[in-house]
Amino acid sequence: MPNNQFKRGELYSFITGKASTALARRLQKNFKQNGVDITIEQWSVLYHLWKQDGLSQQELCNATFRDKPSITRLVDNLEKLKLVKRVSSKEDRRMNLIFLTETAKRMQDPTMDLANQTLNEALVNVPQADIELCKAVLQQVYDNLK
Amino acid sequence: MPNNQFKRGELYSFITGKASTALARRLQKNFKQNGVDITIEQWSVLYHLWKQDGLSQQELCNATFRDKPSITRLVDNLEKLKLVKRVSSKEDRRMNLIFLTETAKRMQDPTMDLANQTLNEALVNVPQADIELCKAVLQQVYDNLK
DNA sequence: TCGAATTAGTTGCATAACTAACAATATGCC
DNA sequence: GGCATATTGTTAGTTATGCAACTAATTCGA
Repeated sequence: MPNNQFKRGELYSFITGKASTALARRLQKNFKQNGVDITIEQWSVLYHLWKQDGLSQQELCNATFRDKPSITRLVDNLEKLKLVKRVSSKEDRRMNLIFLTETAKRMQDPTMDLANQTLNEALVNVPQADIELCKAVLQQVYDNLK
Repeated sequence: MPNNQFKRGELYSFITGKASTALARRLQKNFKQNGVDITIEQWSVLYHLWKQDGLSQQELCNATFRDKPSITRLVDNLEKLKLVKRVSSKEDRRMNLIFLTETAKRMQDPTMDLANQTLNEALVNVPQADIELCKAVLQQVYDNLK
């Protein structure tokens, strides 16, 4: 039985597994406890719209690393929650531009504060240099695969 | 507009986002192209059973960092595929012990080879020391949150 | 020893993911 | 202009996740 068959599998679970899941769940929990009633997936879309309003769905796909059907549904649900509105582009009528509602704009500061606080908890005892190296490794993994 | 509101958000997407998604998708694609008809989530369960057969569902929860309903359903689907069997434990009748079928045992070598090959692709140009540091960072993040 | 608390697993509900197939619009080449 | 091709977004079907509520079996303490 070749035991080294399993060596890299452990790494797989590190990259795809526990830290990201734990962070996502903690963020979700903190949102809920503070009356922010959105999912972290919805947050990740709002996040990019807070940086720049009026992105197209395709641009949201690129920004969030999701495919088109995923963004369609996330925007559907955000529209149901009255947090965004689809506006058909006048230059290219295939495109929907996604705009924040006033409600969603008012959520930015408290929600980003909560998110940053959660990240701070997550990164206790992690030196900044290590964070940077970790980012570089994950970026390299991404580049290797794309 | 406080732009540093977004500083840590970028890191969030690194930890939860693109590398892990890209790796999961590549692994799934490689499985499919080589006639391995299981999902990567199912693979992650088989992975631990290949290391040690006859784990309980709770042990699979701990090993894969999933909750109990997730494991219940993954085992349901693996049973439908005739890759595992639930056997009620004689010592503690609350427990199901999960055993691999012969079909699943025969899948181990080719499937682990494919997975390791994919991990090797993913880790091109990443020094071993950096991998270790990255693992340590993600472990610390996990410990900080659990 | 009996009843409360704990533990293992299941079920229901909502959200989200990927794949594949599709419609509508835009582009580009002849 | 007109048809092939590419791009943007939607729909359908399967799988997976999280949470909450639940059943059944076990353990522990008064």
